[in-house]
Amino acid sequence: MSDLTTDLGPPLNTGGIDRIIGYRLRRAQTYVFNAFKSRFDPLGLTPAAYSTLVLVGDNPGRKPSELADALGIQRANFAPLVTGLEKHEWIARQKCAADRRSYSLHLTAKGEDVLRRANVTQAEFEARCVRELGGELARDELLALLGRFKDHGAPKR
Amino acid sequence: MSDLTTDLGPPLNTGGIDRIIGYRLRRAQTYVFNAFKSRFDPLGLTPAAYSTLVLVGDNPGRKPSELADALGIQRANFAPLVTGLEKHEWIARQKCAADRRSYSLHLTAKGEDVLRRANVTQAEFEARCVRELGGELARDELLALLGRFKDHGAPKR
DNA sequence: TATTGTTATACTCTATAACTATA
DNA sequence: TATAGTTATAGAGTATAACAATA
Repeated sequence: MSDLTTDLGPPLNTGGIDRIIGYRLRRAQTYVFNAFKSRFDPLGLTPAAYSTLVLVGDNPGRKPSELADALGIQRANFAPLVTGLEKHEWIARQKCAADRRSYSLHLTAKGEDVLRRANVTQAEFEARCVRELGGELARDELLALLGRFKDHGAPKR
Repeated sequence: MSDLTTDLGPPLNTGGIDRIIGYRLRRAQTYVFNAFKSRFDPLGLTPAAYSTLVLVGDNPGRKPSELADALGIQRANFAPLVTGLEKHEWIARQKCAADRRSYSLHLTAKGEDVLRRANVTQAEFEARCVRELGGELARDELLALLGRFKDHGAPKR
């Protein structure tokens, strides 16, 4: 009608929703996740896959239930995630004698390699986020505030 | 084996993932949303439905495309949301002569009533979030920090 | 030809239940 | 009897493509 862009008329009053913490968290989380995904897509890593690799790298030899619990992911949904990482030969399931129902998880050499490259991408991305936030101090403040929500993890089952 | 609770062994090293802004945002957002949902479930309102009611209440007579854009929801996904609210007779579609492809959205009397009650629930819930965060000042800081992410909304289409 | 609202559809995430093998 | 891992499945939320009516 008037321009190249869509006519959206006068700006809306978003004062009501913009003061809702949950709404603002959702918008920020969606924004950051979408940016993350577009950067990690070439590596074949989703946010959940990357955080799993990091956690396994920092905690080699732990059980799936422990890792899933720490990530806030249910066991039932963690299983196919692990299977996917195993198919890429980034992590390996290893039987442990102590409890033959379970097993321990480790990074493979290939996994350590992918993680190294992913960590470079992550460092760049994190730097961009910190820049948007306004510096290291602002980042520390944000993480401290988010940490005050006492998240007891995903519902156990 | 040992206790009533699941044996998760020694605590994991979560230092690697806990410093990732996106990961921490996801955990906080999931936690707050789940708490929100359990409170709003009795009212028959999802987070998206509630935020839509608030926005329509603050901006009566606007077009779906404008509201969807402000909420970061795509038009295609906004349509069934509006249909649901209309079936509850909380909002009404009203033809406008200016552009007969479109229409304007308004709250009904029933909608204003539900919104009033929902706002009470929301105020209680928000107060709990503020309490967890450590006070009004902490809340303001959090919203200010989240606002620095320049979210340009959902991908247009 | 472009835009608005809509429908259909697919893909991801998450939640629940139930199975198996071990304990 | 309970637990660890798994499978199947259903429900949200969100993405794209395409259509009818209108501009």
